[in-house]
Amino acid sequence: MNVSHSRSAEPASGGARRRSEDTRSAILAVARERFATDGYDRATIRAIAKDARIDPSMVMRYYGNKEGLFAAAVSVDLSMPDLAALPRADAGQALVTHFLGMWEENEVLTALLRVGVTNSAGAERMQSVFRDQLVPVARAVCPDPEQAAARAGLCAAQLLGLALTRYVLRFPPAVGLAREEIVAWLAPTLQRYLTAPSP
Amino acid sequence: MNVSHSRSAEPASGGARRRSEDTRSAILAVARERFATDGYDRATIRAIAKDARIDPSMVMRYYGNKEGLFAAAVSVDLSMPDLAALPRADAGQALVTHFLGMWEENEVLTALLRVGVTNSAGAERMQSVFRDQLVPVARAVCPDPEQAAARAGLCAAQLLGLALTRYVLRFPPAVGLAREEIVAWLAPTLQRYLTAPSP
DNA sequence: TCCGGTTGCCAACACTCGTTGGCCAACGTC
DNA sequence: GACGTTGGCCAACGAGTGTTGGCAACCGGA
Repeated sequence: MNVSHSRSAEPASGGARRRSEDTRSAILAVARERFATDGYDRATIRAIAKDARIDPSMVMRYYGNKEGLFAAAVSVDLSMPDLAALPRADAGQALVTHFLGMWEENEVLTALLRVGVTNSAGAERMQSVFRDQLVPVARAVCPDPEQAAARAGLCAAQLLGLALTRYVLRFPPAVGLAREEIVAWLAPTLQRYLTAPSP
Repeated sequence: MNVSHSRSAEPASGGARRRSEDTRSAILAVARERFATDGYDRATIRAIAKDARIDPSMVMRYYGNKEGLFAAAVSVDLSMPDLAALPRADAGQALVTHFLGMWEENEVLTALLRVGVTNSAGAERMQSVFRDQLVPVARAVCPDPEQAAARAGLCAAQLLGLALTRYVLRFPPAVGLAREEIVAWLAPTLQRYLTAPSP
């Protein structure tokens, strides 16, 4: 509650930056790791604080409570490419490639998936990412915009399923596939979900 | 440890069945529900015992510890159909249809998925179900048996992704799809993953 | 030099968890 | 009727949780 955000626009470079900014971001970094590997419940405030080499009470002072920490740690920007600017037939391939890059870039998406499965706040956040960032892209490519949500849902199912088996459950066959193989297999699927006439 | 299994072949019908058998199975039933809706950590022994209207210590006496309860509650038999007995071109459709039935039949698969994401024992169990029940079926259909595991992995990604978005995360578009629509969309995908020449 | 805010740690609270051991009542068998 | 077995509850332990308040050290501006 009494977290003070009352600083006016820090100079980004040179100036004597407050130490707290470093610890704040250090907390976020280790929190992301913990949420990604342990899920919400097992990612305890104490464990996160220990990783960040500070006292658990600091986490509370900076982020209010555990929910606040999670909200701050896991904010997803898929930075989706504009599929409408591509040749229509390349949409599927562009989508898989982009997603694979996002998943391997950092652990935020893994954290979100692990938490979303057991924690309702996490699930809602996943849903908002889907609604605000994936569906609009589908709307730009789909033949009938009214079907955009359903088609985006099918794409999400395929992409999240791959992420689940590969990055979370670590099924050996899913882990063993090379990126190009995944793209080659999934691109036609997504292409069909996005642009094929509904069956 | 001192759980006594030392009874000799009960008469299955009519006879005065031990009360304990009823409570044992009642525990399993509510445990499945709890694991399915709450995941491993939040499905506490106390909550399960309360649902079953017994004392938490009874759960311990019957199943040793929480791990043992989970192992007993979540045992999955996919009872896969013999895809080799079907026309080759129907494999994909048969697979989706069968899976949708399994997921909606009871909550065991939901429980397994929710637990597998955050609990390592659950993840290993998922892996063994995949390896022992799905891969063999793929092996019977795939052109090259050496690729069976990889192709089964792709199918698992698609099927688990659908289950994730529809039964766990409850994305509205995934929930809104009718069963026939899902079959129509996914069957060609699985068919390709199973039988198409590798790209 | 002083002084107010910032940064941090420590100790504790209230709670829940899995787990244990003892006690009690009912029951079937001799 | 005595007795061991079985099914069940109660009370407690020890560990771990999120969370809180107080207190010491530091630092920058007056």
